[in-house]
Amino acid sequence: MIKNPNCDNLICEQCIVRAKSAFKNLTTLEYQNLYAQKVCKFYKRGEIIYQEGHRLRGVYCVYQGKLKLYKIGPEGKEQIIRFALPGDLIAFRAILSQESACMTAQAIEDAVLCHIPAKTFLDLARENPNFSMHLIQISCKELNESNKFIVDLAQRPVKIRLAQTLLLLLDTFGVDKDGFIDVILTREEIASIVGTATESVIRYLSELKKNGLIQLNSKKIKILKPNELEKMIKF
Amino acid sequence: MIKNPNCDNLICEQCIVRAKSAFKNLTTLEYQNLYAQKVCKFYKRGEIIYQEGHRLRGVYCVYQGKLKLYKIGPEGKEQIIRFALPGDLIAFRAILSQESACMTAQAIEDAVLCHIPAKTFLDLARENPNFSMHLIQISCKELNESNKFIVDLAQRPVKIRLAQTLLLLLDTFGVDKDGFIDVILTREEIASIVGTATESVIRYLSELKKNGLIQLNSKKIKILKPNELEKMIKF
DNA sequence: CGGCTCCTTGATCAAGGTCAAGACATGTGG
DNA sequence: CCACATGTCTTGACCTTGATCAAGGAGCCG
Repeated sequence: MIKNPNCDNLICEQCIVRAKSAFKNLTTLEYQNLYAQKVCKFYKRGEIIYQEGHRLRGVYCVYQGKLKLYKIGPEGKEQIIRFALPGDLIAFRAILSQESACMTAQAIEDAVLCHIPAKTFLDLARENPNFSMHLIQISCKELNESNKFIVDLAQRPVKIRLAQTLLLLLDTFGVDKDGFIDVILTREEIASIVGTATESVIRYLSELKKNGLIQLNSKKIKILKPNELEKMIKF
Repeated sequence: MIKNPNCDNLICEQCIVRAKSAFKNLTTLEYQNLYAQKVCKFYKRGEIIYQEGHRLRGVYCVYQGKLKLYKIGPEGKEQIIRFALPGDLIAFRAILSQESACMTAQAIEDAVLCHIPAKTFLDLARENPNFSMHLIQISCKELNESNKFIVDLAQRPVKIRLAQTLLLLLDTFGVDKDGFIDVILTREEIASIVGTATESVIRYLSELKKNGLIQLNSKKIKILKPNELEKMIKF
């Protein structure tokens, strides 16, 4: 684990997360340009990368660590919309549509991010149609995810949405060596994904535990019967 | 009102909805190509243009009429995600990301749509960076709308969401000569925008009416005090 | 060790969903 | 043009879900 790397030595073309990123099929020249323009930075757990409403000067590529992306609701309550992992590009939509950030990005564990200036990124998007197509596709996929979640929020009860969220977390973060979902979230954070109260999350988690579908170890969650959870969410 | 126009005579470059559409800044050559490829069709109120999950062979440009775009929830209940009006392009995300339709499109009044084959559209998107940028921006805006609505669904009560929906409808459809919102929706359809039960919509509508904020005339709604509604949803 | 933060549980309560019944409106075919 | 059937609206009664409040316990860090 690199704790606070001398980031400027990271060569984009040889980056370990390149294959997972939107930058996977650039030309050597384009990589060199990225490398020349990017600035890498370390963020401590809990640190905020940028805030909803802020003007941004570029996009970020996650090199290491995990981020949560959330909006603040009318009563100041956070609503987690999605997560970002190594290889993910964040804030590019704000740059493309010249708007201010529509979410807050915060590190949920120590992270390293590369910042790419808006101009560099926009030039790339304009000149490489494969790249811009890829961006459109990411956006479309995300729009579809959001719309599906709207239906769930409007039509499914908390218990089901929690089951869905557990499977989503499993899918997003995978498992650690002991089989636990490889992320640490507070109950409150889980509640702010599901769209419910912290206490409801706790109650339904312990119900799932009682029924043997999951195992809990403080903040760590292991899914014992993914099929049973799948069955719950299929009606 | 053209009822069943001889659509093939509609010249894209001279189209009355051109200025409102994503096609507003094409070259004459590009317009000619569109005109050569497009096929125009009339849809009766209630008719379905395409269904969620279907493979599509092109995009549609709304020439006349109003559409609702919805997903079907787990219990078969419809959830209206958005509307489309003259000038709007629909289904283009499915075409761009080569997926099947993520929503059902249905005419809520008699409509005329132009169908543009996938290839024509994709070529245009690839060759005209301004056009593809515009598409990205539409998508980003919509994604942001959806994400905002997720927060509202998760954190705001039905009464407030109904007030928001009324203002949204006003903004989307404008008013007719008598000052009523220029669209006819059943209470059930309104409920499926708000994400609630039909009866709840009816109850809160009559409460708003009792308080003098709105006026009802069968399915038509007039907003008497937009400021009061704004006040409700603010803070 | 003391002060955090976070977790957990129980009790209570309100929002809003569901059910049922009747009124009203709309459209269709005879 | 009427009569019937169907769809939509409305209201009331009831009940469930899940939010809120309160209090105690566990774990963690300086």
